Order: sequence, then structure tokens, then C-alpha cells
Amino acid sequence: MKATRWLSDDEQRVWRSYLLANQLLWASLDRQLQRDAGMPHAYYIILAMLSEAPNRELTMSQLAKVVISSPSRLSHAVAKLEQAGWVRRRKHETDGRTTLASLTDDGFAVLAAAAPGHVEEVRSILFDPLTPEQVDQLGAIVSAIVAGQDGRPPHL
Amino acid sequence: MKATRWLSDDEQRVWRSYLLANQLLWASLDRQLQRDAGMPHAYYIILAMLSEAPNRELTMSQLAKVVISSPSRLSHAVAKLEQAGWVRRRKHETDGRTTLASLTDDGFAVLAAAAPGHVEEVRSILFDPLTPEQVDQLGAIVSAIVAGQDGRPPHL
DNA sequence: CGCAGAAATTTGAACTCTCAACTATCATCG
DNA sequence: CGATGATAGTTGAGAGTTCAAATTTCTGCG
Repeated sequence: MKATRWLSDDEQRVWRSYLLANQLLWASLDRQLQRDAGMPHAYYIILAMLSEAPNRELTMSQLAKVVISSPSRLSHAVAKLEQAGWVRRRKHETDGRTTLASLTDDGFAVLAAAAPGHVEEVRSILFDPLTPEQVDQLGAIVSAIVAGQDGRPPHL
Repeated sequence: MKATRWLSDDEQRVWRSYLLANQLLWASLDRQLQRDAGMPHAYYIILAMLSEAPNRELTMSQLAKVVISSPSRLSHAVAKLEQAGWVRRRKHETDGRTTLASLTDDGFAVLAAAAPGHVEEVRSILFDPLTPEQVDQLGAIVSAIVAGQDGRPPHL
């Protein structure tokens, strides 16, 4: 039973500010996308990643990896997106286990329509308040955090 | 109709890394708290903020402000916490509109039991991978983001 | 005083996410 | 070939969040 390494006052402050900034950021992003595109950010990312894939198509597993989602969450989400007519699913020809999800033209149109507003929101909340140096620093910081997680149980 | 200011390649990279780091962080925090304390992070914060309040008690409005939550979300959350016996609600004596929420002894005990593991998780994911300078930089960055949001419609 | 509007909070329905269980298919090895 | 385990994905139930609508109580003003 090791003694807990509590956070220093500085760390505490940074952590709380981080929570606050994050909350503000997500609240704004989700609200903007819900209002302008009728979908949460998680769904937007799915469409965006599909749009960049070769032939605008990925297997569910590949898609889960790029959007960092559990298979379950992705399955539910894609079901909804398919209902909306923005994504289509079909079976893989040679491997009966895998499902291919592809972006429909409607889905692409919705994505294209939503993108400018979304980018504007990200920019105004995240990038505009930061100096160019801070943007660089932030890049290094988040990379370090991600790198620190490599080799940990994924659990997603 | 202004032309969209798209993200530069660098900004794009930072943004995607940010999303990834965030996803990893929240997935870990929520999973750890759910496993060890049987509650999501949002509920943990509610207990934590109450524990720091004078007399371990706040009005719903005050509580909503410090945990950055919509009144609705908070109301639902406190209802659950009350069901669990960790929070108690009572009417304000002089202002019949406001409700006071207070942390029970059980709630405090649960919080105290969960805190070490939670802090350890935050530390290992967020602070351990960063140099002390990066922690300082991150503090400045999130503060700038928060400051940039002041005066915007809260919408929470 | 009495009424219009503001403030504090709650409620219910719809939606999303999580977790565990389940189905189906493929790979491998004796 | 046939069992065993690994892969890929889905499903259903339960929990949490959002949004809009309602409820109750206070405040200020004519």
C-alpha cells in the first residue's frame, strides 16, 4: 500500500482548468453540430473518417480504430447513421465476418455542409486564444500523453 | 458569407492528437472510477465539490456552476446520488425556490475511498508523461482557452 | 396590493453510451 | 476433416445526458 502521490497545488490548478476548458470545448462543439447538422460530434467524426478513406469505405474494425470507439458504440452509431441514409453497410465478399461501412452521397453532402461551421468553432475556441508557440506546445503535450498510453490495456 | 478558414496541416495534427489524448484520458478516468467507486467522473466531481464547500453544502445553482453542468443534468445526477445515499437535498429556509444539496457521511466516505485511485490515474495519464515545463505550458494554454470563452453565451 | 416577468429547479422523452452476452465466421493444428 | 480458439460484429438492457416544457417561488413595479 503506497502512499498516495497527491497533486501539488499547481497540478491541481492545471487539472481543474483542464477540466473546465474541456467542458466548454465539448459543450460548444456538440451544441454547434447538433444545431447545424443534427448529430453529435462522435457521429461527425465517423463521417469525416469515412470521407477520407479510400473509396469512402472502411470495415467496422478499421473505423473503430480511427474514431477511437468501442465496437459496440460504433455499431450503434453506424446503425443510426444508416437509418439517416448517411452511411451504408454491406458484407465483405470474402470474409463473412467483416462488415464494410461506406459514406453515401447524402452523408458526404451533410458532412460538407457541416464542416465549415465546425472548423470555425474549433478554431475560435481552441486555436484563436492561443499563440503559435502555444499551439506547438499543445501539440507536443498531447503527443506525449498519447505516447504515454501506448502499451497500456486499450479497453475500448 | 466569409470563406472558411480551414485548419493548417499543423493545426489539423494538433487537433487530432488532442481528440485522441482526450478520448484516452476520459475513457481511462471513467472506467477507473466506475470500477473502483461505481460512479462516472461527473458524479465524482459533484461529490468532490460538495466536500470542499462550507458545511459540505451548496445550492443546486452554485453546484451547477462549480461542476459546469446544466441544471437539468445536475438535477438528474443529484437524484441518483441521493438515491445512493451520498447526497441529501433539502429546501432553503427563506427562499422556497432553491434547493440545498449536502454531502452525507456515506458520500464523504465513498469520495475519500475513491480519491487516491483517481488521483493516481490522473497523474499517470496526464502529468507523468509531461515535463514540468510542459505542465506549466498546459496550465497557460487551458487558462487561455477558458479566458477566450468568457463573455460567450454559456448555453449550459 | 396584484400582476408580469425572472429565477431555481424538476420532469419526461428521446438519444447516446457502456457493459456483458451472444452470433457468426475464420484460422489452426492434431 | 473437425474441434478449439480467435476475430468481427451485433444486440439488449441499464445508465447518463440533452432538450424542451413545466412547476414553484420570488421580485419589482404600477
